[in-house]
Amino acid sequence: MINPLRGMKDLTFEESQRFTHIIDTATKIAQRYGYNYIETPILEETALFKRSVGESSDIVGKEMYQFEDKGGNDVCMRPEGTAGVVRAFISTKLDRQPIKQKFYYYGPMFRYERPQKGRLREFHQFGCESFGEASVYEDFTVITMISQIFTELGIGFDLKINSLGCKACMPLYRENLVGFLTGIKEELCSDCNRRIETNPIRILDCKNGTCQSHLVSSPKLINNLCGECDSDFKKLTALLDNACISYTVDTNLVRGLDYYGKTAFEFVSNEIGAQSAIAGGGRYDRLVEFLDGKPTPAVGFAIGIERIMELVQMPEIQREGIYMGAMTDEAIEVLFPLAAAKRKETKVTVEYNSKGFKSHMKGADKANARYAVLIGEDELKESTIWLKDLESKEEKTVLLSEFQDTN
RNA sequence: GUGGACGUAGUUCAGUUGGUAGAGCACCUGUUUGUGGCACAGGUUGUCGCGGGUUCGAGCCCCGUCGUCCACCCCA
Repeated sequence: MINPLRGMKDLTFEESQRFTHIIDTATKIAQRYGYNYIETPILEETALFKRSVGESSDIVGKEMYQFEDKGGNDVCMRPEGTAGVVRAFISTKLDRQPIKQKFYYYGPMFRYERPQKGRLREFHQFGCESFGEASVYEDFTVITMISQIFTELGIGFDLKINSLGCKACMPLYRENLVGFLTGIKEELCSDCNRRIETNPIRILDCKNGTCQSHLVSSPKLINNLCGECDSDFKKLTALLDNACISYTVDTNLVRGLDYYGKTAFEFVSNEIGAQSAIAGGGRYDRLVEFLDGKPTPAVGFAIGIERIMELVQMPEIQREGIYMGAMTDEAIEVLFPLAAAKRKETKVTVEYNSKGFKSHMKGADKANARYAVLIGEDELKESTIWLKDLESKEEKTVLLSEFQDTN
């Protein structure tokens, strides 16, 4: 028996229904906000992710499905969605269009990690990217949209927000922080010591307890923002307050991908184990030009489908369609034209084995059918069918021809 | 990459100090030659993850291996 690879999952029945329900709901809402579907390749040049996600990130550093294809190209299975969408945005020259562009996408992402609860090697994201809108109003709108999606899916969440500053205030702060960190170097864990050089901002969300205790007095970016970033962040919090979307400002919230600036946010759930982030995103105003496009402000996010799978409250399943069965072998083939006619309108389950009445009724139940249609010896003789509404329990015998022609 | 737990029927799990494998659920049949969800009766189902070792004898003990889960790390 061949099983799926480590960290990869087959989805069937109940689970695949949850999956499609999530995608359908998110799609419906994203379209209301003006997003259009974009499909981009799963395989991309490795350089794309190195340049966008960032060489210092763990994703690029050690988690990529990277290999050389038969043409000798250095390629990667995408570890996240934004880079590919931005590349497509530039490749198709949409960055030269003077209008705003909004895209949603969903599909598999790949990261070579040790699997655990809420973490797979192949997982799925639903994401949105909004290009060309620099206003913080768009950040607010994106967050509103995510909370609407979660609310519609019946999922409770906590929202964490932060500002990562821009090219005016971030470098200054960074210098500041490195100075502070160098001072307490001896107290920090080895990882953090390494990160002082490579990615000092990441030290802020180090999970190490002793590190955190020394970081309480660290300079906070939130207190060192430039005028514009500061006023934008204040606007954002005010907008969220007015919209009654509750949030906490988490000054240690640092996104794992290098391209974020200004607004960063994360939706978390406390019901799903250690991997608690169910959606994450933020603004990335400089990524488009970084990937050789015309400078274009942008904001986006992604939802982790598998992470919210067990949180989703599914709509109650209704009895649906027709179950058809025969109680005598001669009647089986009589069912096919009936089934064909009814399948223009509804779901039809045909049992190919003739069997006893009771057995058919059980089958109809199992198929979760609304109606049972049975043909026995009597019905066959008289060209009728026996029909029962399994919900109202009404039953009747009707002419075969009549049944076939009516809905 | 590191640590811990665990691999027995389709599934959830039991299996004593080593003595030839069990239960619930599910499934099939019947009770009822035509009234479902319920009840009752009967029935089917296993390379005990794989490989080696110890032993008269291994599901159980030992070694290895593969896999799953949980956590670290990281993130959706």
